[in-house]
Amino acid sequence: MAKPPKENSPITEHLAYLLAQANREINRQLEMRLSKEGVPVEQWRILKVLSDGNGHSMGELADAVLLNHPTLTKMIDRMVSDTLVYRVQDPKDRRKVLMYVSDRGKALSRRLNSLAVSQEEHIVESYGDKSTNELKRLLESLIGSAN
Amino acid sequence: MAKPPKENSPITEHLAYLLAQANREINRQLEMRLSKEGVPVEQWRILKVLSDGNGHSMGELADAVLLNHPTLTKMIDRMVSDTLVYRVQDPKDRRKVLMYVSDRGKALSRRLNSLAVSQEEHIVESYGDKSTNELKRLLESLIGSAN
DNA sequence: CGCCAATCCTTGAATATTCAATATTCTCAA
DNA sequence: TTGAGAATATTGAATATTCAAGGATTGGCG
Repeated sequence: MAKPPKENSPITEHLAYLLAQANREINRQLEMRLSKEGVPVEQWRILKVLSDGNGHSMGELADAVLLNHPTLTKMIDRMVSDTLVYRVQDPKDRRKVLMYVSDRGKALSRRLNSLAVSQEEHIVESYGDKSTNELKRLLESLIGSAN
Repeated sequence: MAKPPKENSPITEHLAYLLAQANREINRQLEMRLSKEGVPVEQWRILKVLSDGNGHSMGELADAVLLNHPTLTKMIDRMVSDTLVYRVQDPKDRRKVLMYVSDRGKALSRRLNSLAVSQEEHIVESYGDKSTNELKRLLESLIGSAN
């Protein structure tokens, strides 16, 4: 039974460590799948978020895809070079830049998404449907309570 | 009820995303606490693992603290400069380098550990004892099934 | 024994991220 | 209306990480 860790308990009993370890492992697996398309996990996230077709500001997007602002700016620079996305200045508020996905980006997004879905199906197979759903529920709740 | 995500479901329903988000948030909180001592989370992990007093090879350590080998080597370089840890060539197998924690490192490790424990207590307070334990159990099991 | 592949760690170059500072635009109150 | 301060995004320098290659040692097989 897991208890709140004491000073001398092993690091593997810390929630922060378990989260890091699980994230690292699952992320590595996803990365392997996405490498078929030659893009990092973050670009999948970006394309997926933008695929609703609405313009998203850089700030919104940075929050949504879990990247710091300058990191996102530079990654978007690369994606613009690859003609996956494009910038439009927001006419309502010209401090903002709205990001949109191009047709090429949409097509890539579909392929990436199918790889990501297949990964999750693979996890569900070995880990179980019930556990997966329960874990997701708990993570959502943790995230909610952490803000 | 969480289902295996479909092609068009939002990214927030992907396990990989929820893990990344939760990890980012908890890690950020921990980082804030540890900043009192001016060390990154990874150094807490390193010191904690080494605090059993046994020598750990770089390979072992890299796995345990979730860092790639070259990254660990360079971080250990810094910690050696700070006289927190030291290297000893393994006499049984001279390809290996065994890492040990210094007295200064031990003292720092105790202070860091107390900060980390207090963070987890804080999480338990707002998130609940039951949820925390259940989440840990599920994460352990996910990690186990992912290997 | 002697050699060759495997293991272990480190290095240097290429790449990516972060921090602090900057430019632009907007908000709002005096 | 205008000017100070807040919000937004980007840039450049400093820092950190990663990738590919290398050096040292070991293990084991012919």
